[in-house]
Amino acid sequence: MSQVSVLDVFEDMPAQDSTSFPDPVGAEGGDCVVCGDKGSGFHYGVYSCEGCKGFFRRTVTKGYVKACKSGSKCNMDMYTRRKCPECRLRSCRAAGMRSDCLLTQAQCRSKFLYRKKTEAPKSDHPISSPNQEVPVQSPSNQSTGTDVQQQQNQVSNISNQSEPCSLGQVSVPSTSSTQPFETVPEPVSFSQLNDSNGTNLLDEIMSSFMDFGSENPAVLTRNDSTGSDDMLSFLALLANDTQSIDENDLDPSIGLFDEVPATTPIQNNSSIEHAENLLSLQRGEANLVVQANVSASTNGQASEENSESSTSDTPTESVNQTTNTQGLKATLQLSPKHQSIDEEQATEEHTCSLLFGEGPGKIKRIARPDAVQNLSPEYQAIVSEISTFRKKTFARDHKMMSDLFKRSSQDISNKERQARFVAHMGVVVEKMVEFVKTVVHCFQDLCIEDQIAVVKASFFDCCMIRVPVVLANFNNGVHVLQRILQAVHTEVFNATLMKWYEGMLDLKIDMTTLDLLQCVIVVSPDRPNIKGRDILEQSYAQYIECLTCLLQSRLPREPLDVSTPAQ
DNA sequence: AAACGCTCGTTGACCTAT
DNA sequence: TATAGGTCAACGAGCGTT
Repeated sequence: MSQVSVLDVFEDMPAQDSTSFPDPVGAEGGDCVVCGDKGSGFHYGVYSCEGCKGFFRRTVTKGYVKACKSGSKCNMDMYTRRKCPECRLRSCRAAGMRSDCLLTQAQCRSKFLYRKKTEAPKSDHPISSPNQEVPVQSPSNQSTGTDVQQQQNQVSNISNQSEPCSLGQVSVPSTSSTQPFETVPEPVSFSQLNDSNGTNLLDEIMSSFMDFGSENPAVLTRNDSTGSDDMLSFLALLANDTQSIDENDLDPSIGLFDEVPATTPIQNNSSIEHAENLLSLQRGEANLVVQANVSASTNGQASEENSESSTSDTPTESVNQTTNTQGLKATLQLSPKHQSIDEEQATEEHTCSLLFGEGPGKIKRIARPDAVQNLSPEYQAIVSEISTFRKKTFARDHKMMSDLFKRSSQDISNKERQARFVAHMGVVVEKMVEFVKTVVHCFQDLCIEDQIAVVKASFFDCCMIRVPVVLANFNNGVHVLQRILQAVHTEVFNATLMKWYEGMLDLKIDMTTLDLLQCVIVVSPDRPNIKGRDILEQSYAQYIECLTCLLQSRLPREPLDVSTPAQ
């Protein structure tokens, strides 16, 4: 049976303006504009019957239809509509039905999770134990969506695979000391990431990311189905799940919080060392990695911590750390009332000292030391690889950020500030390309068009989650960012953006979780015009599962899982 | 070749959720 | 209230058997 993909059908049809919602097509109370049957309302942008509504939803979700045998010119009415799915789809498209009105998998998933959470009140022990062997599956009596069910089954199947280094199509390097990113082939270079029509990737990304002089920031109003909205809804859900987490709720018997002075690159990197050490310990390596982290703490004490102290805090230290729970927002001086305009007019030297040495701010991150150990070997490998990559690039990235901050403190015009910001974002794009090439396993399996589409579509999302967390590593970082953004965005947009950043900071997300989340974003299969969707879906399920396991291990009492309690 | 039964995918009316 | 997605009985195509 020959089939034709939905994308092919849509490409043949007249292109629709994807940047704005046209007026709904058809007359309310009339007939279906697709087949003439009795309409039931506006569905996906046109007045249509239940049949065409359901057909369009199923077909777009499925991604293909039976090919027409009569030259794609079948007449379409309420009697012949069942005869030729391809022509029916073309009629739906011609009538103005919009595929971007369908909820994406991520949105469905968010909806499912929200429903599940509201229907099942939080129990005392929703998760029996942070064990990766707990199957991720939904009870049949709670399943409300076949897609989600299939997705979870897929996740479950992947998690049950026996081969530790083979996850479907995704190969996972071993946890040996070799640096996996050195052997990863280079599927696409930054210079290659241009459209065939000559559009520059950076220009395109920046045009959607920035709104120079625009009264209506494109970022906030865009509806081009790049997946950002989906990720925002997902993150909103994630934020909703974790916002009530109190650090004191966590088990104090274990070193719960990695109190990271936000002053030196080395100390900011300590959570990476945590993971490394934990993995070393898990492998039974006798030699503990000695962390010679030279502290430049506020009292001037130089501290040396070895892996033992970093992986198993003493009870006394834990108590001290858990009781010292100043709000992150206050620490970062998010509120302008804590930071006068005069204070920000610091000299370059003063800025540097704030960034690297004498700042009082300390960031508390959730970093449950046993979390990584509870992961399955393949997920440990993923975490290890991410950590290794970040460890390798940390110093360079930190210097890049600090250079940006230093320059932002200089007394320059807004135009110059804009130019510098654009230049900086160019580097950020390159950095992201390097990340996906090195860390995201399935990336090399995608065709060049898909690689480009994936990077383009996920760049904004990644920036949205990374910026606030990265800035949390810098004293006064949020405030410096405000100065930069004021030069490139409108006031309304910046207010919304800062509100989003504030919410992200409330998550107290650690770098490993952040990088895992970035992997999830990058491989999100909801991107438009992706040919290798299957590849992305497999990888997506894998990263989701890994992220879920990690969060379950770190926050075992919080119902942020997509699985059910152990039977 | 025709009739029959089985499986599985599709349809659409109706439902719930937001 | 409008419009998403979900559900499930009914339907029909395809296939093997008689």
